[in-house]
Amino acid sequence: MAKLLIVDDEAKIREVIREYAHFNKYETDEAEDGMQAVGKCLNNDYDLIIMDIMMPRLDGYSACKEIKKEKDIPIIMLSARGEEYDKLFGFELGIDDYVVKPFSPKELMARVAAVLARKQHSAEAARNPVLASDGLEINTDSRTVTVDGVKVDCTLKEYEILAYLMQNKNMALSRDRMLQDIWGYDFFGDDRTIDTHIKNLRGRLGKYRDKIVTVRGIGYKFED
Amino acid sequence: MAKLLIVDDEAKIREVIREYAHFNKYETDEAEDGMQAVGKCLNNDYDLIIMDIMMPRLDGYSACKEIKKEKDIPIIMLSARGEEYDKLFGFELGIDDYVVKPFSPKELMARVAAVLARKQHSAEAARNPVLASDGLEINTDSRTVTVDGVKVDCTLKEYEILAYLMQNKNMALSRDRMLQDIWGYDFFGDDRTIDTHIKNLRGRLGKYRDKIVTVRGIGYKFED
DNA sequence: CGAAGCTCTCACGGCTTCTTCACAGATTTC
DNA sequence: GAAATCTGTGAAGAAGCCGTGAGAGCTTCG
Repeated sequence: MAKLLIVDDEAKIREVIREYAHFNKYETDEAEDGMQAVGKCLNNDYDLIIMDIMMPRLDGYSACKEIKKEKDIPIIMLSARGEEYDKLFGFELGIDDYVVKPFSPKELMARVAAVLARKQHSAEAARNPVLASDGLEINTDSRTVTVDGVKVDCTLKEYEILAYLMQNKNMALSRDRMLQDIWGYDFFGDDRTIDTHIKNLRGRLGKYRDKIVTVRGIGYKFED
Repeated sequence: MAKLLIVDDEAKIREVIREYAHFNKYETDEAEDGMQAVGKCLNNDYDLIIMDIMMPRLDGYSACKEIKKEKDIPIIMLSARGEEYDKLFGFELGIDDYVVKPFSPKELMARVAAVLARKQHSAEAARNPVLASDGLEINTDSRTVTVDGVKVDCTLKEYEILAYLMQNKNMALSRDRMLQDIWGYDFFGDDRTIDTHIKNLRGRLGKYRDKIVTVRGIGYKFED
C-alpha cells in the first residue's frame, strides 16, 4: 500500500493524520518542518506528501519547490484559512490539492485517495497514451480523438468524458460518479449537464456513436 | 475477529451486551455517552457500533452524525419503544439497523452478524464483479445479464432484483426485506409489485426461469 | 468591443419502466 | 371439500427517464 509523508510542526496534527492514514491502510512517516521533509524525501520513496504551509525553518512552499526539483511526488498542502489567496501560486508549484485548516480528516483522506488514483492513472496513461476501440481512438498525450484515422475536434469536456468512459470501458458509470471524477468533488451542478455533453459527443463520433450506451436509471457506459 | 463499541449510559445494559458479544467472539469497548463514543471512535478502529439513542451529554443521533462525518463505521441503534417514529430520520443518517428495547440479546447479535456480513459482502463484490450459476451470469460492473453467453436486456429493477437474489443465493428472502434492501427504506408501496417484476424477470431468463423459486408465504429465493 | 465557442441549465415531448389492480388458478387450512 | 390465503398474469394508468433544442452566462480571440 502507499506510503505517506506527513509534515507539520504540531505533533497533535501529525498524530490525527497518522491515525486516519493507518485506518485507511497507508504507511506513514513524519517530519516536523520543511527542512526535515526535504531530507527525508531524498532518502526515501514516498507516494504522497501531506504538508503544512506555515512551518519553522523551511516553509511548505519552499520545501515543495526543493522536493519537486529532485522527485516528482504528489503533494497535498494544508493551509490555514486566509492563506487561500496563495492557491494559484501553489498550483504553479505542482501542488496537487489543497485542504484548508481546520480540516476534516475524512475529507483529507478522500483527497489523498483521489490524488493517488489520479497519479496511478496517469502513470498507466504515460506508458500507453492511446486508447482504442475499433476505429475510434484517443491519444491522451495529445488529447486528440480520431474516428477511422480522421481527427475529430472535441471540446475539453467532451474529450474528458470520452477519455473517462474509455478508461472505464464496459463499466456502468453513474452520473454522480462522473461528476465526482471528471468535474471534481466541489462541483454542485445539475447531473443532466452530462446528458448534453454526451449528446454533443455522440454527434462527433459518427458511426461509433452507439459505443456510448445509455444505462437507464444509472448513467452511461462505453461498450468495447 | 470484529471489534464492537457499545454505547449506553446504563452499565447493566452494556454488561449484557458485552457478555453476549464475547460469547460470540467479538472484542468490545464501551462508552457511557455520545461524547465519549465520538472521542473513542476518533482514536480507535471499530468494526461496528451499538448505540443507545437516549443518553446524557450527547444523544445517539448527534453522536452518529459526528462519527459518520469522520469514519464510515456501521451503526446499530437501540431505541426505546415509542421512538420508532424516528426511523426515517435515522436511516438518512446512515444507521444500518434498529433494535427496539427491551431487546433480546440473541436477536441483537444476529443483527450484528448480519450487518457485518453485509459490509464484507459489498467489499467482496467490488473485487469480483461476476456472479454466475450454470449458464446464467451477471456482471455487476457493466450491469449486464447473460444467458448461455447471450446478453439479455433487463430493466433497472429487474437487474437489481436478480443481482440481489444471486448475491443471497439459496436464501429465502421476504418481500419486505427485498423492498427494504432494493427499493430503500423510504418506499411505501405494495409488496406485490415484486411479483410483477419477478414475472417479467423470469420471462427473460429462458430455461433458467426456475432458478427463481417462489417461497410461498415468504417471498422468493435464487436456487443455485 | 463584437463574434465565436464553450459550459451549463432548463423544459418539452416521447418513450420506457414502474406500480397498481383485478381476476384466475394454485395451495393450504379447517 | 369448502373457505381462506397466496401467487401468476395481463392490462392500463402513473411516474420517471432521457434525448434534444434553445438560450444565458462566461471566456477567448481577433
